[in-house]
Amino acid sequence: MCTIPRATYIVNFGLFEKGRTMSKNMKQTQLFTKTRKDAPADEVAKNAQLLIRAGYIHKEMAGVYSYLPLGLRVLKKIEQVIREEMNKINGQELFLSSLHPKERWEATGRWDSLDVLFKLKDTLDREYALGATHEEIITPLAQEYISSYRDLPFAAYQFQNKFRAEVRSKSGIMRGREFIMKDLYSFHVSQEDLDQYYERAVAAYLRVFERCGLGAQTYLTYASGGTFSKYSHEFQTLTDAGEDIIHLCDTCKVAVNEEIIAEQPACPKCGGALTPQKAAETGNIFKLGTKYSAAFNLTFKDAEGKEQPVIMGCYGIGLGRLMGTAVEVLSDTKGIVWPREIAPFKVHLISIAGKSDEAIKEATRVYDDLIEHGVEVLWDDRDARAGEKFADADLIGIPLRLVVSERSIAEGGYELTERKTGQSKLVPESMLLQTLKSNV
RNA sequence: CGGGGCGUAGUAUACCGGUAGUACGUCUGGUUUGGGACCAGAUAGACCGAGUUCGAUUCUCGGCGCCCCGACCA
Repeated sequence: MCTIPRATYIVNFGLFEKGRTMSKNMKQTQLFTKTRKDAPADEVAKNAQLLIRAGYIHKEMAGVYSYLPLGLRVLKKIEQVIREEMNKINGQELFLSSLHPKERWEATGRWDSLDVLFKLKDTLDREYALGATHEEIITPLAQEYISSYRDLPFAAYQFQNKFRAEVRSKSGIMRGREFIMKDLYSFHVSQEDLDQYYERAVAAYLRVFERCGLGAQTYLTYASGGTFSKYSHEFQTLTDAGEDIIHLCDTCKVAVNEEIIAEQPACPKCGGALTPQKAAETGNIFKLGTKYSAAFNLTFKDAEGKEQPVIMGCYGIGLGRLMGTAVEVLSDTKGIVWPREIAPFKVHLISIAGKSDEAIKEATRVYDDLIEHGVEVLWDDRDARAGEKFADADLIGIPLRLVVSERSIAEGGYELTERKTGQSKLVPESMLLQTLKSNV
Protein backbone atom coordinates (compact mmCIF):
# COMPACT_ATOMS: atom_id res chain seq x y z
CA MET A 1 0.00 0.00 0.00
CA CYS A 2 1.28 3.37 -0.88
CA THR A 3 0.25 6.47 0.98
CA ILE A 4 1.04 9.79 -0.50
CA PRO A 5 1.15 12.68 1.93
CA ARG A 6 -2.07 14.59 1.55
CA ALA A 7 -0.19 17.84 1.65
CA THR A 8 1.15 17.26 -1.83
CA TYR A 9 -2.36 17.54 -3.17
CA ILE A 10 -3.53 20.47 -1.17
CA VAL A 11 -4.05 23.56 -3.22
CA ASN A 12 -3.30 26.56 -1.11
CA PHE A 13 -6.37 28.73 -1.17
CA GLY A 14 -4.95 31.15 1.32
CA LEU A 15 -7.40 29.66 3.76
CA PHE A 16 -4.81 27.67 5.53
CA GLU A 17 -3.16 28.27 8.76
CA LYS A 18 0.52 28.60 8.02
CA GLY A 19 2.08 27.22 11.16
CA ARG A 20 1.61 23.62 12.07
CA THR A 21 0.88 24.14 15.71
CA MET A 22 -2.82 24.73 15.42
CA SER A 23 -5.52 22.23 14.61
CA LYS A 24 -7.43 23.27 11.54
CA ASN A 25 -10.85 22.25 12.70
CA MET A 26 -13.01 22.05 15.79
CA LYS A 27 -16.48 20.92 16.69
CA GLN A 28 -18.21 23.42 18.89
CA THR A 29 -19.56 20.72 21.19
CA GLN A 30 -15.96 19.86 21.97
CA LEU A 31 -14.79 23.43 22.42
CA PHE A 32 -14.68 23.78 26.15
CA THR A 33 -15.66 27.42 26.24
CA LYS A 34 -19.21 28.58 25.80
CA THR A 35 -20.75 31.87 24.86
CA ARG A 36 -22.66 34.04 27.27
CA LYS A 37 -25.60 36.30 26.76
CA ASP A 38 -24.66 38.76 29.47
CA ALA A 39 -21.58 40.89 29.57
CA PRO A 40 -19.58 40.58 32.79
CA ALA A 41 -20.44 43.31 35.27
CA ASP A 42 -16.82 44.06 36.07
CA GLU A 43 -15.83 44.94 32.52
CA VAL A 44 -16.75 48.13 30.78
CA ALA A 45 -14.31 47.88 27.90
CA LYS A 46 -15.97 46.57 24.77
CA ASN A 47 -13.01 44.38 23.89
CA ALA A 48 -13.13 42.57 27.23
CA GLN A 49 -16.91 42.26 27.22
CA LEU A 50 -17.03 40.71 23.77
CA LEU A 51 -13.97 38.53 24.17
CA ILE A 52 -15.26 37.16 27.46
CA ARG A 53 -18.80 36.68 26.19
CA ALA A 54 -17.55 34.83 23.14
CA GLY A 55 -15.15 32.66 25.16
CA TYR A 56 -11.80 33.98 23.95
CA ILE A 57 -10.33 35.11 27.23
CA HIS A 58 -10.76 34.75 30.96
CA LYS A 59 -9.94 37.38 33.52
CA GLU A 60 -7.72 36.21 36.36
CA MET A 61 -7.35 39.54 38.11
CA ALA A 62 -7.15 43.19 37.25
CA GLY A 63 -4.99 43.52 34.17
CA VAL A 64 -4.28 39.81 33.86
CA TYR A 65 -6.08 37.58 31.39
CA SER A 66 -5.76 33.98 30.31
CA TYR A 67 -6.23 33.15 26.67
CA LEU A 68 -8.63 30.30 25.98
CA PRO A 69 -8.49 28.11 22.89
CA LEU A 70 -10.26 30.60 20.63
CA GLY A 71 -8.29 33.53 21.98
CA LEU A 72 -5.01 31.72 21.66
CA ARG A 73 -5.75 31.00 18.02
CA VAL A 74 -6.17 34.71 17.35
CA LEU A 75 -3.05 35.51 19.32
CA LYS A 76 -1.07 32.94 17.34
CA LYS A 77 -2.38 34.32 14.07
CA ILE A 78 -1.27 37.80 15.03
CA GLU A 79 2.06 36.39 16.14
CA GLN A 80 2.53 34.69 12.79
CA VAL A 81 1.75 37.85 10.84
CA ILE A 82 4.30 39.75 12.89
CA ARG A 83 6.84 36.95 12.63
CA GLU A 84 6.63 36.95 8.86
CA GLU A 85 7.12 40.69 8.69
CA MET A 86 9.99 40.68 11.17
CA ASN A 87 11.69 37.92 9.23
CA LYS A 88 11.37 40.04 6.09
CA ILE A 89 13.49 42.73 7.71
CA ASN A 90 16.09 40.17 8.78
CA GLY A 91 14.90 39.79 12.32
CA GLN A 92 16.13 36.62 13.97
CA GLU A 93 13.69 35.13 16.43
CA LEU A 94 14.95 34.20 19.86
CA PHE A 95 13.46 33.85 23.31
CA LEU A 96 14.97 35.73 26.20
CA SER A 97 14.41 35.04 29.86
CA SER A 98 11.64 36.63 31.88
CA LEU A 99 13.56 36.46 35.14
CA HIS A 100 16.23 39.14 35.09
CA PRO A 101 19.29 39.64 37.30
CA LYS A 102 18.97 42.70 39.48
CA GLU A 103 22.46 43.88 38.51
CA ARG A 104 21.44 44.42 34.91
CA TRP A 105 18.75 46.83 35.92
CA GLU A 106 21.08 48.57 38.31
CA ALA A 107 23.58 48.96 35.48
CA THR A 108 21.11 51.06 33.53
CA GLY A 109 19.73 52.80 36.58
CA ARG A 110 16.30 51.47 35.87
CA TRP A 111 16.09 49.27 38.99
CA ASP A 112 15.14 52.49 40.76
CA SER A 113 13.78 54.66 37.99
CA LEU A 114 11.35 52.35 36.23
CA ASP A 115 8.43 52.39 38.60
CA VAL A 116 6.45 49.71 36.78
CA LEU A 117 9.24 47.19 37.33
CA PHE A 118 8.16 44.06 39.18
CA LYS A 119 10.84 43.21 41.72
CA LEU A 120 10.91 39.94 43.55
CA LYS A 121 12.92 38.01 46.07
CA ASP A 122 13.48 34.29 46.29
CA THR A 123 13.51 32.34 49.53
CA LEU A 124 17.17 33.23 50.05
CA ASP A 125 16.40 36.92 49.65
CA ARG A 126 18.12 37.18 46.30
CA GLU A 127 16.52 39.83 44.15
CA TYR A 128 15.33 39.70 40.55
CA ALA A 129 13.27 41.70 38.15
CA LEU A 130 10.50 40.33 36.00
CA GLY A 131 11.12 41.45 32.44
CA ALA A 132 9.28 44.69 31.71
CA THR A 133 11.34 45.11 28.55
CA HIS A 134 14.52 43.39 27.45
CA GLU A 135 17.26 45.90 26.72
CA GLU A 136 18.94 44.79 29.94
CA ILE A 137 19.09 41.24 28.62
CA ILE A 138 19.69 41.61 24.90
CA THR A 139 22.46 44.21 25.18
CA PRO A 140 24.88 42.20 27.35
CA LEU A 141 23.97 39.16 25.27
CA ALA A 142 24.87 40.98 22.07
CA GLN A 143 28.08 42.12 23.70
CA GLU A 144 29.23 38.50 23.85
CA TYR A 145 28.82 37.97 20.14
CA ILE A 146 29.49 41.35 18.56
CA SER A 147 33.09 42.37 18.35
CA SER A 148 33.66 43.49 14.77
CA TYR A 149 31.91 45.74 12.30
CA ARG A 150 31.56 42.51 10.36
CA ASP A 151 29.09 41.29 12.99
CA LEU A 152 26.77 44.20 12.25
CA PRO A 153 24.07 45.05 11.51
CA PHE A 154 22.06 42.51 13.39
CA ALA A 155 18.46 42.36 14.56
CA ALA A 156 16.75 39.95 16.94
CA TYR A 157 13.20 39.72 18.17
CA GLN A 158 10.99 37.66 20.40
CA PHE A 159 7.41 37.13 21.50
CA GLN A 160 7.62 37.36 25.22
CA ASN A 161 5.53 38.02 28.27
CA LYS A 162 6.19 41.41 29.73
CA PHE A 163 5.41 42.26 33.30
CA ARG A 164 4.64 45.80 34.25
CA ALA A 165 3.21 46.84 37.58
CA GLU A 166 0.75 49.29 36.13
CA VAL A 167 -0.78 51.21 38.99
CA ARG A 168 -4.02 51.08 37.19
CA SER A 169 -4.64 48.54 34.50
CA LYS A 170 -7.61 49.32 32.33
CA SER A 171 -9.44 48.86 29.08
CA GLY A 172 -9.66 45.07 29.13
CA ILE A 173 -6.73 43.44 27.41
CA MET A 174 -5.39 46.77 26.18
CA ARG A 175 -3.41 47.67 29.28
CA GLY A 176 -2.47 44.74 31.42
CA ARG A 177 0.15 43.90 33.99
CA GLU A 178 1.20 40.83 32.09
CA PHE A 179 1.05 40.83 28.33
CA ILE A 180 2.75 39.42 25.29
CA MET A 181 4.91 41.76 23.31
CA LYS A 182 6.93 41.34 20.21
CA ASP A 183 10.13 43.23 20.81
CA LEU A 184 12.77 43.64 18.17
CA TYR A 185 16.21 45.09 18.83
CA SER A 186 18.58 46.21 16.11
CA PHE A 187 22.31 46.85 16.30
CA HIS A 188 24.24 49.08 13.92
CA VAL A 189 27.64 50.52 13.18
CA SER A 190 26.31 53.99 12.55
CA GLN A 191 23.39 56.33 12.93
CA GLU A 192 22.89 56.21 9.15
CA ASP A 193 22.59 52.46 9.20
CA LEU A 194 20.10 52.65 12.06
CA ASP A 195 18.12 55.28 10.18
CA GLN A 196 17.88 53.05 7.13
CA TYR A 197 16.83 50.05 9.15
CA TYR A 198 14.34 52.16 11.06
CA GLU A 199 12.59 53.03 7.81
CA ARG A 200 12.34 49.37 6.93
CA ALA A 201 10.85 48.71 10.34
CA VAL A 202 8.25 51.43 9.74
CA ALA A 203 7.24 49.72 6.51
CA ALA A 204 7.11 46.32 8.20
CA TYR A 205 4.93 47.70 10.97
CA LEU A 206 2.53 49.26 8.51
CA ARG A 207 2.24 45.88 6.78
CA VAL A 208 1.49 44.21 10.11
CA PHE A 209 -1.37 46.58 10.85
CA GLU A 210 -2.66 46.29 7.32
CA ARG A 211 -2.72 42.50 7.55
CA CYS A 212 -4.41 42.64 10.94
CA GLY A 213 -7.26 44.61 9.42
CA LEU A 214 -6.31 47.94 10.98
CA GLY A 215 -4.49 49.52 8.06
CA ALA A 216 -7.10 52.18 7.47
CA GLN A 217 -7.21 53.29 11.10
CA THR A 218 -3.52 53.14 11.98
CA TYR A 219 -1.28 56.17 11.72
CA LEU A 220 2.46 56.57 11.93
CA THR A 221 2.62 59.04 14.77
CA TYR A 222 5.42 61.35 15.79
CA ALA A 223 6.07 61.32 19.51
CA SER A 224 8.66 62.66 21.87
CA GLY A 225 12.04 61.27 20.95
CA GLY A 226 14.80 61.01 23.41
CA THR A 227 18.42 61.78 23.50
CA PHE A 228 19.27 60.33 20.11
CA SER A 229 16.56 61.47 17.79
CA LYS A 230 14.14 64.32 17.56
CA TYR A 231 11.16 62.00 17.51
CA SER A 232 10.24 58.46 18.25
CA HIS A 233 7.36 56.95 16.37
CA GLU A 234 4.23 55.31 17.54
CA PHE A 235 1.67 53.45 15.55
CA GLN A 236 -1.64 54.77 16.72
CA THR A 237 -4.94 53.14 15.82
CA LEU A 238 -7.97 55.39 15.87
CA THR A 239 -10.47 54.25 18.51
CA ASP A 240 -12.36 55.81 21.36
CA ALA A 241 -11.00 53.02 23.52
CA GLY A 242 -7.53 54.49 23.20
CA GLU A 243 -5.74 56.55 25.81
CA ASP A 244 -3.97 58.99 23.55
CA ILE A 245 -4.94 62.00 21.52
CA ILE A 246 -3.20 62.25 18.21
CA HIS A 247 -3.43 65.04 15.65
CA LEU A 248 -3.64 63.60 12.21
CA CYS A 249 -3.00 64.62 8.66
CA ASP A 250 -5.18 62.58 6.38
CA THR A 251 -3.36 63.45 3.20
CA CYS A 252 -0.04 62.13 4.52
CA LYS A 253 -1.55 59.44 6.76
CA VAL A 254 0.67 60.52 9.63
CA ALA A 255 -0.09 62.05 12.99
CA VAL A 256 1.48 63.92 15.86
CA ASN A 257 1.01 62.84 19.44
CA GLU A 258 -0.61 65.50 21.56
CA GLU A 259 2.37 65.43 23.92
CA ILE A 260 4.51 67.17 21.28
CA ILE A 261 1.84 69.17 19.51
CA ALA A 262 3.25 72.37 20.97
CA GLU A 263 6.57 71.90 19.25
CA GLN A 264 5.11 70.26 16.15
CA PRO A 265 1.75 71.93 15.47
CA ALA A 266 1.61 71.07 11.75
CA CYS A 267 2.00 67.94 9.69
CA PRO A 268 5.70 66.99 9.72
CA LYS A 269 5.46 65.94 6.09
CA CYS A 270 3.33 68.51 4.28
CA GLY A 271 3.00 71.22 6.90
CA GLY A 272 -0.77 70.99 6.68
CA ALA A 273 -3.33 71.36 9.42
CA LEU A 274 -4.00 68.54 11.87
CA THR A 275 -7.19 67.25 13.46
CA PRO A 276 -7.28 65.65 16.91
CA GLN A 277 -8.64 62.13 17.46
CA LYS A 278 -8.52 59.49 20.15
CA ALA A 279 -6.24 56.56 19.43
CA ALA A 280 -4.57 53.54 20.98
CA GLU A 281 -0.85 53.05 20.73
CA THR A 282 -0.53 49.66 19.08
CA GLY A 283 3.16 49.87 18.25
CA ASN A 284 6.20 51.89 19.14
CA ILE A 285 9.61 52.22 17.54
CA PHE A 286 12.50 54.01 19.08
CA LYS A 287 16.05 54.95 18.24
CA LEU A 288 17.97 54.05 21.36
CA GLY A 289 21.30 55.28 20.08
CA THR A 290 24.06 54.28 22.51
CA LYS A 291 22.08 54.50 25.72
CA TYR A 292 22.18 50.78 26.42
CA SER A 293 25.37 49.93 24.57
CA ALA A 294 27.12 52.47 26.76
CA ALA A 295 25.66 50.99 29.92
CA PHE A 296 26.88 47.51 29.00
CA ASN A 297 30.00 48.47 27.09
CA LEU A 298 28.66 47.07 23.84
CA THR A 299 31.26 48.07 21.27
CA PHE A 300 32.73 46.87 18.02
CA LYS A 301 35.99 47.40 16.18
CA ASP A 302 35.59 49.42 13.01
CA ALA A 303 37.59 48.88 9.80
CA GLU A 304 40.43 50.94 11.26
CA GLY A 305 40.49 48.78 14.35
CA LYS A 306 39.02 51.57 16.43
CA GLU A 307 36.54 50.71 19.14
CA GLN A 308 33.10 52.22 18.58
CA PRO A 309 29.82 52.04 20.47
CA VAL A 310 27.06 50.03 18.84
CA ILE A 311 24.01 52.05 17.82
CA MET A 312 20.70 50.44 18.79
CA GLY A 313 17.02 50.62 17.95
CA CYS A 314 14.03 48.93 19.53
CA TYR A 315 10.62 48.15 18.10
CA GLY A 316 7.59 46.86 20.00
CA ILE A 317 4.08 45.63 19.34
CA GLY A 318 1.74 44.49 22.10
CA LEU A 319 -0.15 41.47 20.81
CA GLY A 320 -2.99 41.64 23.27
CA ARG A 321 -3.44 45.32 22.70
CA LEU A 322 -3.51 44.75 18.97
CA MET A 323 -6.11 42.03 19.43
CA GLY A 324 -8.19 44.19 21.75
CA THR A 325 -7.94 47.12 19.40
CA ALA A 326 -9.10 44.99 16.48
CA VAL A 327 -12.17 44.06 18.52
CA GLU A 328 -12.80 47.66 19.51
CA VAL A 329 -12.47 48.96 15.98
CA LEU A 330 -14.06 46.21 13.92
CA SER A 331 -16.88 44.81 16.03
CA ASP A 332 -20.54 45.74 15.58
CA THR A 333 -23.65 45.54 17.75
CA LYS A 334 -23.90 41.79 17.25
CA GLY A 335 -20.36 40.94 18.20
CA ILE A 336 -16.83 40.60 17.00
CA VAL A 337 -15.86 40.91 13.34
CA TRP A 338 -12.44 39.40 12.77
CA PRO A 339 -10.35 40.35 9.80
CA ARG A 340 -9.48 37.32 7.72
CA GLU A 341 -5.83 36.88 8.64
CA ILE A 342 -6.28 36.83 12.40
CA ALA A 343 -9.65 35.10 12.70
CA PRO A 344 -9.58 31.96 14.84
CA PHE A 345 -11.16 30.02 11.97
CA LYS A 346 -11.96 30.98 8.41
CA VAL A 347 -15.35 29.29 8.19
CA HIS A 348 -18.08 28.80 10.79
CA LEU A 349 -20.13 25.85 9.66
CA ILE A 350 -23.68 25.91 11.02
CA SER A 351 -25.80 22.83 10.73
CA ILE A 352 -29.50 23.20 11.36
CA ALA A 353 -31.41 20.05 12.19
CA GLY A 354 -34.63 19.41 10.34
CA LYS A 355 -37.28 16.70 10.40
CA SER A 356 -34.81 14.13 9.14
CA ASP A 357 -31.13 13.82 9.77
CA GLU A 358 -30.37 14.78 6.18
CA ALA A 359 -28.89 18.19 7.02
CA ILE A 360 -26.66 16.76 9.73
CA LYS A 361 -25.33 14.10 7.40
CA GLU A 362 -24.71 16.72 4.77
CA ALA A 363 -22.95 19.00 7.26
CA THR A 364 -20.74 16.12 8.31
CA ARG A 365 -19.74 15.63 4.68
CA VAL A 366 -19.03 19.34 4.26
CA TYR A 367 -16.99 19.41 7.46
CA ASP A 368 -14.89 16.47 6.37
CA ASP A 369 -14.47 18.00 2.95
CA LEU A 370 -13.23 21.30 4.34
CA ILE A 371 -10.81 19.47 6.62
CA GLU A 372 -9.65 17.45 3.66
CA HIS A 373 -8.83 20.67 1.84
CA GLY A 374 -7.17 22.29 4.78
CA VAL A 375 -9.83 24.93 5.36
CA GLU A 376 -9.92 26.07 8.95
CA VAL A 377 -13.44 25.39 10.14
CA LEU A 378 -15.40 25.56 13.36
CA TRP A 379 -18.54 23.44 13.15
CA ASP A 380 -21.43 24.40 15.35
CA ASP A 381 -22.65 20.85 15.78
CA ARG A 382 -24.62 21.64 18.91
CA ASP A 383 -28.17 20.48 19.31
CA ALA A 384 -29.40 24.06 19.40
CA ARG A 385 -31.90 26.13 17.53
CA ALA A 386 -30.96 28.19 14.53
CA GLY A 387 -31.42 31.53 16.23
CA GLU A 388 -29.04 30.66 19.00
CA LYS A 389 -26.43 29.42 16.56
CA PHE A 390 -26.68 32.54 14.43
CA ALA A 391 -26.42 34.80 17.44
CA ASP A 392 -23.35 32.95 18.66
CA ALA A 393 -21.77 32.96 15.22
CA ASP A 394 -22.24 36.72 15.06
CA LEU A 395 -20.72 37.07 18.51
CA ILE A 396 -17.70 34.88 17.76
CA GLY A 397 -17.09 36.74 14.54
CA ILE A 398 -15.59 34.22 12.13
CA PRO A 399 -15.44 35.86 8.67
CA LEU A 400 -17.56 33.34 6.77
CA ARG A 401 -20.67 31.51 7.96
CA LEU A 402 -21.74 28.45 6.07
CA VAL A 403 -25.26 27.18 6.80
CA VAL A 404 -26.21 23.63 5.92
CA SER A 405 -29.90 22.97 6.51
CA GLU A 406 -32.88 21.25 4.95
CA ARG A 407 -33.91 24.58 3.58
CA SER A 408 -30.53 25.36 2.01
CA ILE A 409 -30.31 21.88 0.56
CA ALA A 410 -33.81 22.21 -0.88
CA GLU A 411 -32.72 25.45 -2.46
CA GLY A 412 -29.76 23.71 -4.00
CA GLY A 413 -26.79 24.06 -1.70
CA TYR A 414 -25.42 25.92 1.29
CA GLU A 415 -25.82 29.46 2.46
CA LEU A 416 -22.58 31.41 2.69
CA THR A 417 -22.71 34.66 4.65
CA GLU A 418 -19.99 37.21 5.17
CA ARG A 419 -19.87 38.32 8.79
CA LYS A 420 -18.66 41.79 7.99
CA THR A 421 -21.36 42.76 5.50
CA GLY A 422 -24.09 40.25 6.23
CA GLN A 423 -24.29 39.51 2.54
CA SER A 424 -25.15 35.94 1.77
CA LYS A 425 -25.52 33.72 -1.22
CA LEU A 426 -26.47 30.19 -2.01
CA VAL A 427 -23.56 28.03 -3.03
CA PRO A 428 -24.04 24.64 -4.72
CA GLU A 429 -21.96 21.82 -3.30
CA SER A 430 -19.85 21.57 -6.44
CA MET A 431 -18.86 25.22 -6.18
CA LEU A 432 -18.13 25.35 -2.47
CA LEU A 433 -14.32 25.24 -2.41
CA GLN A 434 -14.03 27.51 -5.39
CA THR A 435 -16.40 30.01 -3.82
CA LEU A 436 -14.55 29.96 -0.54
CA LYS A 437 -11.38 30.66 -2.46
CA SER A 438 -12.85 33.75 -4.09
CA ASN A 439 -14.20 34.98 -0.77
CA VAL A 440 -10.95 35.16 1.12
C1' C B 1 -1.10 56.90 44.30
C1' G B 2 -5.63 60.77 45.04
C1' G B 3 -11.02 60.75 44.19
C1' G B 4 -15.64 58.10 43.23
C1' G B 5 -18.57 53.62 42.71
C1' C B 6 -19.50 48.49 43.49
C1' G B 7 -18.95 43.24 45.90
C1' U B 8 -25.73 38.41 46.46
C1' A B 9 -26.00 31.04 42.70
C1' G B 10 -21.65 29.52 36.97
C1' U B 11 -23.54 34.53 34.64
C1' A B 12 -26.73 38.94 35.05
C1' U B 13 -29.67 41.03 38.73
C1' A B 14 -33.93 42.03 42.93
C1' C B 15 -35.62 42.69 47.83
C1' C B 16 -34.92 42.82 52.99
C1' G B 17 -32.57 44.24 60.51
C1' G B 18 -36.05 38.10 61.18
C1' U B 19 -31.07 33.40 56.57
C1' A B 20 -32.88 35.40 49.99
C1' G B 21 -36.49 36.09 44.69
C1' U B 22 -36.17 36.39 39.21
C1' A B 23 -33.82 35.46 34.39
C1' C B 24 -30.07 32.95 31.71
C1' G B 25 -26.99 28.60 32.29
C1' U B 26 -26.62 23.51 33.92
C1' C B 27 -29.22 18.50 34.84
C1' U B 28 -33.87 15.07 33.95
C1' G B 29 -38.22 14.10 30.91
C1' G B 30 -41.35 15.71 26.93
C1' U B 31 -42.85 18.89 22.75
C1' U B 32 -39.98 21.77 19.20
C1' U B 33 -36.20 23.19 15.08
C1' G B 34 -33.92 29.46 9.98
C1' G B 35 -32.54 34.78 14.34
C1' G B 36 -31.16 33.58 21.53
C1' A B 37 -38.41 28.13 21.75
C1' C B 38 -42.09 25.92 25.25
C1' C B 39 -43.94 22.73 29.44
C1' A B 40 -42.81 20.04 34.04
C1' G B 41 -39.21 19.02 37.65
C1' A B 42 -34.23 19.71 39.68
C1' U B 43 -29.44 22.20 40.79
C1' A B 44 -26.93 26.29 42.88
C1' G B 45 -25.82 32.08 46.25
C1' A B 46 -24.83 36.93 50.56
C1' C B 47 -16.04 38.53 49.61
C1' C B 48 -13.38 38.15 54.61
C1' G B 49 -13.00 39.84 59.74
C1' A B 50 -14.59 42.68 63.87
C1' G B 51 -18.48 45.64 66.07
C1' U B 52 -23.77 47.13 67.13
C1' U B 53 -28.16 43.96 67.92
C1' C B 54 -32.25 39.06 70.82
C1' G B 55 -31.05 38.44 65.60
C1' A B 56 -26.63 41.22 60.29
C1' U B 57 -26.73 39.40 53.59
C1' U B 58 -28.79 44.24 55.20
C1' C B 59 -26.17 49.06 59.79
C1' U B 60 -20.83 50.66 61.42
C1' C B 61 -15.51 50.01 61.09
C1' G B 62 -11.29 47.51 58.99
C1' G B 63 -9.32 44.36 55.25
C1' C B 64 -9.43 42.26 50.44
C1' G B 65 -11.21 42.45 45.45
C1' C B 66 -13.24 44.74 40.93
C1' C B 67 -14.59 49.05 37.84
C1' C B 68 -14.39 54.31 36.52
C1' C B 69 -11.98 59.51 36.57
C1' G B 70 -7.25 61.67 37.40
C1' A B 71 -1.95 61.18 38.04
C1' C B 72 1.54 57.71 35.89
C1' C B 73 2.87 54.91 31.39
C1' A B 74 11.16 52.62 28.79
